[in-house]
Amino acid sequence: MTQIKRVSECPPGDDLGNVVPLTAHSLKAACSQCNLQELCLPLGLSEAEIQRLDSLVSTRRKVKRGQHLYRTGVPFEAIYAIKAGFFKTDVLMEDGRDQVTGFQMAGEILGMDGISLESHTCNAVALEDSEVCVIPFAQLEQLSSEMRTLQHHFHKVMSREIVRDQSVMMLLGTMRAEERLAAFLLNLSQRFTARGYSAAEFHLRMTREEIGSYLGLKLETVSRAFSRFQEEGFIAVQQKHIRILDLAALKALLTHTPLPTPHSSHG
Amino acid sequence: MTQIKRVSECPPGDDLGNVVPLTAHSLKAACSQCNLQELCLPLGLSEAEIQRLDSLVSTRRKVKRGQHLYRTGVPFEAIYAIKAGFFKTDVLMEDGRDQVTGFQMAGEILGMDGISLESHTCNAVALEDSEVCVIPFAQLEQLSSEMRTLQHHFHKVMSREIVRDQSVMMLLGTMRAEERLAAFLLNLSQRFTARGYSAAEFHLRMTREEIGSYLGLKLETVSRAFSRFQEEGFIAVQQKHIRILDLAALKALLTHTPLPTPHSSHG
DNA sequence: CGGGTGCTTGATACACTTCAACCCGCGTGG
DNA sequence: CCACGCGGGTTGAAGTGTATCAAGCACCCG
Repeated sequence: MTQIKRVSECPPGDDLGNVVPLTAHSLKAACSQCNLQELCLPLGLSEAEIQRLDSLVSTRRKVKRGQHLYRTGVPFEAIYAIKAGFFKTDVLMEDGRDQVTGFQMAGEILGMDGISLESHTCNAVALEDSEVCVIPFAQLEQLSSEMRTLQHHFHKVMSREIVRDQSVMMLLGTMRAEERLAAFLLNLSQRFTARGYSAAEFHLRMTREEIGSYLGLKLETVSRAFSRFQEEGFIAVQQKHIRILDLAALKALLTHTPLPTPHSSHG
Repeated sequence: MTQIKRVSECPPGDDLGNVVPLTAHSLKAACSQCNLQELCLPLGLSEAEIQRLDSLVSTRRKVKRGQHLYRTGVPFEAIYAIKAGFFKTDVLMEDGRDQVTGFQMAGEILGMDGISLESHTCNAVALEDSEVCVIPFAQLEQLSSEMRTLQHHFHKVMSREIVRDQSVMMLLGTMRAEERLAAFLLNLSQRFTARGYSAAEFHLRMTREEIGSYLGLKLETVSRAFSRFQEEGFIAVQQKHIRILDLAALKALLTHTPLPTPHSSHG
């Protein structure tokens, strides 16, 4: 009963994009014109190949903050490349517990969970007004079989997701609260950098509760860890605005096995 | 420094199968003759298609208990279908902490982590004498582009791995010790069933420490949870031999939110 | 300017870890 | 044949990190 407030604001059914009428929301996608190429599916493709992609990635879809891009159980038809915005994916257990399984930003691919069972196994929710390129999966496979580079790159994208999941498992399985948060911040920072944004200063799109859910912590613990980082001078926090002041210190938190002594923070 | 005793028995380099001479260890694979088809890559392919696979899956490789199938960092060249035996995959952090990221059994595919960076991101170790079918990846992609069913099935296999990882995250992020162990046992039971073995009685191939590592727990906690399950009459434990006596009780542990929530207003 | 959601902070509770002792089964070798 | 050692497992007692409960604050939005 704690989460999903923002989500349930909008009437259910209204946000299931599959039935959204194709008004202004649908735009021509055009990978060939997209400045996210180097982060997205077209990576490594030639000019000519990217132009063939244009025919495949035919529509864009806008998803407002709080709306679902897809929900658990809906038939799988397409994967989505994030054109702009920010998403989270989460999984809901029968008993009501849920967990955020990832945060996705521009240039990243959403929806590959749905391939195996032909229906989605998680929810994807926009954390800010966003826009995605719709990539019908059957057509992607068709084109893949004609374009080996595309096929290969798609395999890499899926594999990257598997590798990412491994490191989340590592995080959840072996790290303590502050290490988790440091890893989280460093990961965000690195991804923002790759998109040309500042590595040291950014805005969190998610709440403390969502961060906690992702990191396997309670929101209070996340908040305390933020406060502690600020006390130590590692970062400056103002609500959702983060400034990293001591990148090295955050990194040291991860590698330096901090177990032996309770707080021997001497260098 | 607690683990990997069994592994380090064998001199390093000696167990890197890529350089193992093709003696009796290499056998013709022949998917068409394999009784694991229905669990493995060929699933859903026609007779004729499976015969085309035979040309691709050309060799088998034996991996002795404790030996590595591959190690972190080695160049990625092939994925592996487990013909017989049992494996674990694990990831090692710089500071020495490690985590088991999965256990794999006959019919399952290993090595897809390597696609994205063209080198492996985890170790795969046999927990008993095992045998795998070597599937050279370049050839798999080649054949996939000619056989849409194979391509599609391979995508499903990769996606299934992503979905599996989601539920491990769920386990690590939201469950308490006994729930994790219950989930683990139920998962094993279900996979053994799918292979025609008893759902209720099986032999654990891994140590308590490896289970703990996978579940994000210490081996003592795993041991205590086993003991508790035995006291409660859910299972019978004799070392690594497990008999499930009350499947429903184990399942109830997972769905029944076990927190005695003092003030859960409704429900 | 009020109301509410999100965030912070403190006090207490508890689940799991840590440390330690001990046991068991098994292979080895005297 | 039994002593011995050893890895793997169990169990107990104490320690600690995070959750829980609770109160109050800060910002955003209407």
